[in-house]
Amino acid sequence: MAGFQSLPGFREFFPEDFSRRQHIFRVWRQSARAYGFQEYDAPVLEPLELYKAKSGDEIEAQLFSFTDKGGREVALRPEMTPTVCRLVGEKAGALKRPIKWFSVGEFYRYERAQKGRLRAFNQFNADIFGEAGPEAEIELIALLIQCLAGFGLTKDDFLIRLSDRDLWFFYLEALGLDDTQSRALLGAIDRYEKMGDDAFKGYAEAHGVLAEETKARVLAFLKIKSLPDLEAILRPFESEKLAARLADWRKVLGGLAAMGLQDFVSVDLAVVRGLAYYTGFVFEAFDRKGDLRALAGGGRYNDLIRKLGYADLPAVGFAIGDVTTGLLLEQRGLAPTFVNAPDVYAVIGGEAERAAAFADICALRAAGWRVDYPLKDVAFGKQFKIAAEAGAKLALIYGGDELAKGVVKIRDLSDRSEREVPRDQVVVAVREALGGGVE
RNA sequence: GCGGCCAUAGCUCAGUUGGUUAGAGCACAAGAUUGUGAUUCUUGGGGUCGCGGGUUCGAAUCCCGUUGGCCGCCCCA
Repeated sequence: MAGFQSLPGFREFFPEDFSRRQHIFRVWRQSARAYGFQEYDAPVLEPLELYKAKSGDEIEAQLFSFTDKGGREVALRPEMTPTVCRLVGEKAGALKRPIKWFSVGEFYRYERAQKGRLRAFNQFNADIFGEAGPEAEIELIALLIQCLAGFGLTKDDFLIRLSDRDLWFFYLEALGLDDTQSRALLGAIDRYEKMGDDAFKGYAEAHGVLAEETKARVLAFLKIKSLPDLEAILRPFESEKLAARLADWRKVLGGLAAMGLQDFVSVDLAVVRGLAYYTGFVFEAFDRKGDLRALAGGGRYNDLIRKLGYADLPAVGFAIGDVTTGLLLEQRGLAPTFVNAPDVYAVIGGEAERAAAFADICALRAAGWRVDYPLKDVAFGKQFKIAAEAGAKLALIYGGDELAKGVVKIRDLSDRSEREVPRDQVVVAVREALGGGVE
């Protein structure tokens, strides 16, 4: 063994792993295109300042950052949001609205690897810019659902938990807390699910013990699981802000219900999301059965583009990671087995038949089919075994008997049926047998 | 950054109180098998036991260090 190891938290993708990853990327891309999103990409290496500007100096500890040979402070991208904000910001005036963009790329974080968390990972990012209303949330959450349902996952497998940072701030304000207190309390609320009552200790040390009645109201808010419950709890407050948020909630949940997606989404105000730049709705996708990390997360960040020095442009976005998604698909038996299976495997009798087979193999490949054959003479029986193990759909049989008759035998490897076709109709016959065009 | 557990073939593992040349199953390759796929049999390749040091006549085995993995904490954009 010995030699070299890959760096901690970095993965190597042998063909089997690569095909699983490609399957994930393919579902994401198909989903995004179906929803009318356009794909973009951007540099993997960025100025360190781009991330400090968004998240503060302490972020540097979790970045792959260094000084390049030109003395520039740089970092491998830990996320897409600042980059895509820059891209959109640069051309904000020239882009048709709404701007619906997505990307698939690799990201890097200098953290200790854990289950579902590595130092290099892939993310699908989707964002809508230029739409301030909750219509953007409907579109994005629907896309997120499709990005998971596209693998064959159902409402029994995952759940989108929808929350709202603005609603929390307005609610806490109505309870009499100021902005600093509210921010501190949201930190406690974020930890409440995991730590229970201890989560409030930090808040008590900084801002004094929370009044029992306030705490009870906060905990009641956390328990809300439906829109009627939310409406009921907010009814006593005469707040225009709260009423406006509630109207947005009705729109988002109503829109998703109209799409038939209501079973995928739950009101859950326990989701706060650590990052302070979220300004409204926030949401996360979770595995319903297991104890995996979040599958996806996102929300509205209306101020970020302006804070980075560009136009004032509202934005909503989310990201899905490939690591947790891969684990979930594995657990559910939804990881594909034969992503790179050939369409056709040519079974070749011997050297004499090889030339005839080559002509057809080449023609089929030029037409776009995936075609494979044994490089050297192999026993007939073994060739069928190889074809079946590779996952080929059809075997084309080039034996002495067939060629003498001017035909090729086509064997359907799934039902073992066979038929003979004239040599000059092989491409047509393969197209018929495989049902239409090349992917 | 902190703590716990672990490291033997490509994979899953066995390896006795420290004792000759470190094993099995699976996988891979060749053959039995020159015309039809999940069987069977035979044979073969593949390991300086993660790496470095120490104790010992002798270390996969005991000790120390180190690297990596898993799990948890912090963090989670």
